[in-house]
Amino acid sequence: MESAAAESKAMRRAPCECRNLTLEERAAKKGAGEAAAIRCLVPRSGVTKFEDAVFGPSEIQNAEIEDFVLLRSNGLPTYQLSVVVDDIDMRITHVIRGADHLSNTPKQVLIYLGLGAAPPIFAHVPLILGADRTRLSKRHGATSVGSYVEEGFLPEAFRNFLALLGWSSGDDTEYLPTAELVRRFSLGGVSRTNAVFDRPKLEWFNTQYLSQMPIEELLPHVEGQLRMDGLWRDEWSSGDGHAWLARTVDLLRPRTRFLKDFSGWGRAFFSDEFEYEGEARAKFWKEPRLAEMLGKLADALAGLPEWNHDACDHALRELAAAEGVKAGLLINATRVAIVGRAVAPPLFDSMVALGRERVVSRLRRALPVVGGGQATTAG
RNA sequence: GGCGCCAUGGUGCAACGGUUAGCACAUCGCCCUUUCAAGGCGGUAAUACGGGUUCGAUUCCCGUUGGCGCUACCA
Repeated sequence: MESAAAESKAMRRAPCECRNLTLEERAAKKGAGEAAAIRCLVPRSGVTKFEDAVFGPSEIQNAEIEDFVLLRSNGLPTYQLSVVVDDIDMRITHVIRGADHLSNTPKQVLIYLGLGAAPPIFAHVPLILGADRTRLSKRHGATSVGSYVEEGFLPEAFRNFLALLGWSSGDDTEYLPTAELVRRFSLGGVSRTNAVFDRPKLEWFNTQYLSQMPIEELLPHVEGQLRMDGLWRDEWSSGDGHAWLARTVDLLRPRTRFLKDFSGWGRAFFSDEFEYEGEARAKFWKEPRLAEMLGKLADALAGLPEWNHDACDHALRELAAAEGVKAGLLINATRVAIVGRAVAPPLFDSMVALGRERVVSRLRRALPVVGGGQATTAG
């Protein structure tokens, strides 16, 4: 430990003393063809001050600022010079950036002044830290915004989450769609403490947006997901097909956590090809008489004069009563038969969404499997 | 090492001299229930430490400790 510290201390570069070179010495070096970088000649006394919209007034002794490089010996400008020149050129009025730039701001102010330009308004926002409390980086598993989109996060939700890291509207409102965020934002609400990126809360925001955002805004995202998984059908683009899609997505969304859930556990609503989840089968297809009862249910449903929630409900409960079993037994078994899993929206709503044809045929298709067969794939 | 910034539950924010220290996520429990969620209700949990200032400090000042950042011919 101590030796490592001593080592880094020894390796620390000594401050450049070129400023003490006499004119003759400079001429000599230049004559010898020595490459030279151009540094900012920082006053050895006085202070440099600036006002930060978030951190307030700031003052630093010039003696603390080294003669930093402006132009490298190869002629290329450094970041410090570049940003200032570019911002002046573009007439930038507000420089809003991470607090990691706070310490370098005095240098930039010096450049503005040296160039005869008025410094812009600076606003430094707190850093976002990983769970280990160090600045967020690739090493945290993470990642670009793009990777969050790939994971199935909605841009709107991600933005809302990010906005609340280091900023608050003043009251306790947290669900703030972009338009509202824009309306409420002010630099004055920005905090000065670094924030830890809290993944669980991000996921919570995603579920909020998934289930609350206007359905027409959500649909394009769902379409994108379905296309990506090869489940999209053009008939859902307009008319009755679109209306059906909207209703179905609305049915599914309260229990989705990510966009991919629509094509994941929700797959059976968009495709006839789906599998019976092993756990669901084991749990809800135990009763030996099930195949027989589900067959009767299929027949009853096929003969129903009307196809709606209540009609399905009555038909199933009637059968359960006649067979002397609890309705739940048939409900759960039927759910697995028509959507392949235990995790799904309420049964009768699901049946309406799927339509009579599919429900009846899926029930019949499941009979041999329910009876203890080995097949696990339907369709 | 030097300089700077920051410090309220596990996490993100409120309270900008006087509140039983509030909200959300997470967590635990209960209700609801047709699976899984959602939702509703409730619980556990915080002012880093030490000095001041003040009738009164989470809040203002100083110190300590801790964290982070900058300290490159990186950006």
